[in-house]
Amino acid sequence: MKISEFFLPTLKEAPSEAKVISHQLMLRSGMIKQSSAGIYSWLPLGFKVLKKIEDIIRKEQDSIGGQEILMPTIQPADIWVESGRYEDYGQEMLRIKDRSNRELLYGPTNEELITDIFRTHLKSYKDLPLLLYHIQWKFRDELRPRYGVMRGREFLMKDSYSFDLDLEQSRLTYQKNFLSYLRIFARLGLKALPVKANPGPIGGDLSHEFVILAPNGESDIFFDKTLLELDPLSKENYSDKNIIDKAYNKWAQCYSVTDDIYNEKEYNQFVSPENRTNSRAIEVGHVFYFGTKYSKSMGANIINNKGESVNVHMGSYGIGVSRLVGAIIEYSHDDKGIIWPINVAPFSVGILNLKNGDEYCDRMSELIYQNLLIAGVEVLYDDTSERAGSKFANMDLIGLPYQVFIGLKSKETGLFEIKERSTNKRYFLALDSLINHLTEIFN
RNA sequence: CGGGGAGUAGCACAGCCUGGUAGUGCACUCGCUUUGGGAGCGAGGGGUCGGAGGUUCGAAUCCUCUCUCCCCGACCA
Repeated sequence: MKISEFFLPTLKEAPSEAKVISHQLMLRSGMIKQSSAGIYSWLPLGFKVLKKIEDIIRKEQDSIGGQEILMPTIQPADIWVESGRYEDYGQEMLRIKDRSNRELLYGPTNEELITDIFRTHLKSYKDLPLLLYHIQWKFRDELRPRYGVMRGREFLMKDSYSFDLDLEQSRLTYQKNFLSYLRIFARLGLKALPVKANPGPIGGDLSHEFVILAPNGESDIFFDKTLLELDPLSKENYSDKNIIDKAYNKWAQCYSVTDDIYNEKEYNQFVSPENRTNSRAIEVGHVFYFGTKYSKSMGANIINNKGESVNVHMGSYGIGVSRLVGAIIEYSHDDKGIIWPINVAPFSVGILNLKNGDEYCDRMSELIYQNLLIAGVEVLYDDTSERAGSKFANMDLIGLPYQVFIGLKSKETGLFEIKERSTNKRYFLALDSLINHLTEIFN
C-alpha cells in the first residue's frame, strides 16, 4: 500500500478526550474514530490490527478442535427470561423493541443462544465433546466507558463454549483451552499471566483470568515471579491427557490472584519472599467452567451411555479482541508512538522515500516496494512529498516493525538503511540482501 | 448514579469576567525557498461559537432549559 492512496488520518496532537496513552496513540495514528461514548469506528489501520488478532485466535482455537460459528448481535428476550438472566442483568443490557413490540436485546454475551443451539441439535453423548466459538460484537451499557477501546460499550469478543458429558471431561477441555490461551497471547507478542479469578458458586478452581502487565491496568495482581519464566509455547504434544494435566498444573499451581481475592496470609504461605511481586494488569481473557447452570435452566440434556438424560456440562472462554488492541499498545509503545509486535503489526515494513522527486530515490523506493510485495511482505510505502522529518515521525507513530530509508545517502553508497522499530537498531544493506533479509524475517 | 470539568474550523486552544462585524497554532490549497528527525516566507479556503428559548438596539459573551463529551468513585472482557 502506498501512503498517498491509503486512508491514514494521523494527527500531530492527540484529541483532549483521550487520557491514556493507548487511546491517544490510536487516535493519533488514525486507527479509530469515536462515534459516541465507548463506541468506535475502526479505520483501515486499526481494522487491520483487529483482523490480525482475530486470525491468530482463530488458528489457535481451530487447532484444539474449536469450530467457528457466528451468532447474532440481536437476541430475543425470551431465552434470557428462560435462563433467569433477563431480570438479573440490569441496566448494562441494552433492551430494544421491534416494530411489533417484541422484546429484543443487543447481546452482552451468548450463553443463552449457544445453549439453545445445543439443545436443538445435540442429543447423544456421542456428539461430545464439542467446542464452538465465535468472534462477534457485543454491547454492555457500562456506567462509565473509558480508556478508549479497552473499556468500550461496544466491543469485539471471541467467546467459546464447551460441552462435555461430565466434570472430568470438562476439566480436560478447560485445561486445553487454558493452554491454548497461553499460546494465543504469546503469539500476539504479549506476556500474559493466568490469574485465579473469583470462582463464584459453581466453578471451583476452574476459573482464570488472563492479564497482561501494564501500568494503566485496572486491577492489581499478586503473583509468584516464576510465572514469568514459564514457556507458553512449549512444544509438548497436547493430545495426551496426562501431558495436558502436567502442563496445565505447571502454570495453575503458581500463585497469582487479583486484588479482590488477595489474601496476605495465603500469599506469604505459598510464595517465598524473593518471588513475591505485584503489578497493575489489564484483563484480556477469561476462562471458566460453569457446569450445568444454563443446561439445567434451559433443558440442554444429553443421553449418556446408560440411556439416562443428563444436563450437559459447559464452560466458556472469552478474549476481548478489541480491548487487546489497546492493551497491546499499553504494553508496547515509547514516547514516539506504537511499537507493534510482529504478528499483529498492520504492515510489516514501512518504506520511506526521503527524497520524493529525485529520480534515483523514486526508482529505488518503487523497486524495493514491488520486490517486497512480490515476496509476500506486507509493506506500506511512504511515497508522499512530505519532508523527511515528518515521515520519520509518522512512521514511528504507527509503529511498523521495520523501516527502510531511501535517500541521497543511498544514492552515494548503494546501501539502504533499515531501522528496527522496537530496538532502534540500524544497519545498511544493498538491494538484494535487503529484500532477502526482510523476506526471511516475515516468512 | 453521586461529585467535578468541558463543548468556538479536521486537531489543540484563546476570546466570555467587563455584550459591539470570530481569532491563533497545527492541518488543508497555491507560489517561492528549503529537504536524513514533525521547515520558512507570502497568499488563500474553511466556523449558523453543541442545541432551544429568553434579556438586549445588538449575544460566542448575560439568564433559563436541554444534549453531548471527559475526569474521580461504585461496576465490568
